[in-house]
Amino acid sequence: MVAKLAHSAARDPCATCDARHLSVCNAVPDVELGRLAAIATVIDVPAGQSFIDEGEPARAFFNVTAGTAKLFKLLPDGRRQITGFVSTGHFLGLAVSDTYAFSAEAIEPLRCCRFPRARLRTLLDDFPLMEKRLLEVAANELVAAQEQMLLLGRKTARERLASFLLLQSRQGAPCGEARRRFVMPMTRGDIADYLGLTIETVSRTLTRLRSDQLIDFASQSEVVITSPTALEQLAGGLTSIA
Amino acid sequence: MVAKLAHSAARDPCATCDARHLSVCNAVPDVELGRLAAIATVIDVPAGQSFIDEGEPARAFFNVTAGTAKLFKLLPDGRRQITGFVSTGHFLGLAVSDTYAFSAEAIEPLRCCRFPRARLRTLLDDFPLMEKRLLEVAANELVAAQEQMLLLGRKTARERLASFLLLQSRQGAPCGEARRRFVMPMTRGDIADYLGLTIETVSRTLTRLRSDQLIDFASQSEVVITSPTALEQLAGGLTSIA
DNA sequence: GCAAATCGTTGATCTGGATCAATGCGTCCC
DNA sequence: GGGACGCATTGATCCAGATCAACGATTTGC
Repeated sequence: MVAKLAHSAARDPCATCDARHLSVCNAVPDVELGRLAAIATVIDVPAGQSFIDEGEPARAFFNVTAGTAKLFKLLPDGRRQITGFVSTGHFLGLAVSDTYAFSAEAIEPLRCCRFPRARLRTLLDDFPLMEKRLLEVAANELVAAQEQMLLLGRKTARERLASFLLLQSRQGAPCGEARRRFVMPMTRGDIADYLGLTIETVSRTLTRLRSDQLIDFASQSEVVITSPTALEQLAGGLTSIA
Repeated sequence: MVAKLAHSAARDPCATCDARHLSVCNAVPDVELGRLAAIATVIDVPAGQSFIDEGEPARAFFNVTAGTAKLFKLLPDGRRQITGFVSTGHFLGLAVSDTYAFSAEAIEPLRCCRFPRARLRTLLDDFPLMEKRLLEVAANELVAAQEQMLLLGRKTARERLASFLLLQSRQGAPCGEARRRFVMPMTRGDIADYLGLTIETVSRTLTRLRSDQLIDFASQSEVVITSPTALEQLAGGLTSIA
């Protein structure tokens, strides 16, 4: 179901990786990149296909090199909570337990590196700098998770959408610089499941934000922020730059 | 405001620490405990007093050795989201940013060790095992945070209380063993701010759980779980043992 | 070119939990 | 002993967002 590109096919994949400067892999010195490449398998996942299943044995870590995926948890009756969207440079599978704590599904064609758990652990022993980077990454995600708890527990629908739009406007821009115009690759349903709302409420709230002149749409998925300050005010002051 | 006990007062505080086996400090070998103790300051915080303020410069890490605290974030208008309760053995302040991402306030008399950020960093370089333990801790908290997002985004009030009661029943019991009877040190207001509900809803929902014979109260803060299986069912299947 | 999906918007109605309000119950302190 | 304060419970009412329902727009496949 998931296309595996033998890593022998590409020579020196890590050395030429576009995503390296964005990811934890930059903790591995150039001369050692071969060792990293030796345990990595490049995987392509088509849009709509899942590549991590909650509850399954966690055999591997992943590092996204292109595309976007959603991470989510399900309740027995099918209610879904998306816990995050991940794109280029994002490291996946930190959970120490022996089973995955969430599922992951590509929402755009996705390319990522797959590292068998045991082998990466061994590698980490040799590159303490990479372990340090992982701790940094985990700490940042923890901060973002707390911010999301505040959103889910205490913000109104309008405030949630404002927060989400601002987060998306920073997505991919490395230094936290906010773009005024950007494409959201996820559906309204995904946004709803991320914000703890329904599709209808997301749609209605976006419509109202537009009629209130805070945002505009270039297309269904391309947003223009027309009033960044008003949107930030709405989002609840300084949303953490996580 | 916060009582500081000079570490010179207690001799060999880390070697005799009750909380050591529960915390990341157990990654430091016995013979090196002196170095750990040298940078730690023991602090006592009375109930109701805060010792970390969101937005303030993050100068220190903390390790709880006794008592309980709540961690929370505020919106400008005062709405509060409690992101977690921490007790003996819990490590605080992982956020890499230079300011704290949350506030912390004791809900029971609290004792903890304070480590200046810079000095602990240096120490971590010498004890990679401790860094590994921190990564483990962070990964576990991330899993718990995702579980909480599912709760806040998608569970009903009744399901939230069921999940919370089960979590509390495991609190402090190291191997995830659930106690049938336990004391909850936090107020209804704290529970409400943790579950994204109001005080009234928490109170009503607990009353209903009792009249439905799922739980009982020995006192206002002491709970007895009379039907663990029904409660687990309600909570949404296997709540992660984080 | 035209079903058949899929996704998004909009309207009407309903409801779980919020809000507003009153009362009970310890416990602390004169 | 008795206010007074903080915490919890309970009742009455309200409303933001869910649910139910219809329809429009875009894409997919034949």
